[in-house]
Amino acid sequence: MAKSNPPFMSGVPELLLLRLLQTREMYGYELVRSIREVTGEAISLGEGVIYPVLHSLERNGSLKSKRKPVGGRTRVYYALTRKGRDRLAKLQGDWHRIQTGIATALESPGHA
Amino acid sequence: MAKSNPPFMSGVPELLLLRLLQTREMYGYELVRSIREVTGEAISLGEGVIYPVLHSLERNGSLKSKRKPVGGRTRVYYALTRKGRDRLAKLQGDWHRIQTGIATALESPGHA
DNA sequence: TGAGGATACCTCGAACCAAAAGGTATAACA
DNA sequence: TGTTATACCTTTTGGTTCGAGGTATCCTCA
Repeated sequence: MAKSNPPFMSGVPELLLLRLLQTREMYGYELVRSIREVTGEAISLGEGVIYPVLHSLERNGSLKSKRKPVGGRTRVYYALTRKGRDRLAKLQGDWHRIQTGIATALESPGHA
Repeated sequence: MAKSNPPFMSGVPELLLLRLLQTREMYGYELVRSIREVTGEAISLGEGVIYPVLHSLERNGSLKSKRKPVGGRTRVYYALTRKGRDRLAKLQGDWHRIQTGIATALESPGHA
């Protein structure tokens, strides 16, 4: 029954979403393309990843959403809350830590 | 049935192991502590992660092992093969790509 | 001597996340 | 009218990592 910790490098999709929403409100479909773009095609997350993360972030209060009809379609725009900003700061710290750790490991001595 | 790709940032344990073994031969238990050390405590992988990865790397020819009795215990030392060096190069490239992608995303405009 | 901790190997089950594919519906374009 | 693009969503599958458990030897120290 022991609840295991999340895998040590998870939470990157969440991090990217929160970071993008820090700049401005965006909707799901837009975020999918945006992530591919801002990461220089290095990371491509499908809708099957984005939407569930968005929903869980909203459930836990990191995001708030509002629906906007545009043309005949409806867009759901997401914005950061206070809690979301805190969450973003935490994830950025986590990421920085492991990224630095890996860099250290890779650069260290002998490429003998 | 469609075979899904491995998660976009997996393979880091594998990368770290290969990198450490590039410098010198090491045995499993040693690698567990070494990873914690060289990453500045940022990453800590248990034996439940290390041993299976070691075994699968050996099966696919990236590592070769030899047993050495030391005191009354037996250590299994692992060394890189040619294929292991190629694999390491590939994983380093992959890692560099996504690491750069994320850095770009995080640094980009407005910390408004 | 015997209890406990460190060393050293290993495996199994559960948890968790992301991939892919599928499903609905409207708009635009050819 | 059919195909592509927009826009939302969920479910199934698959792979990786986590945690805990299991065996055995050695060393320390009461």
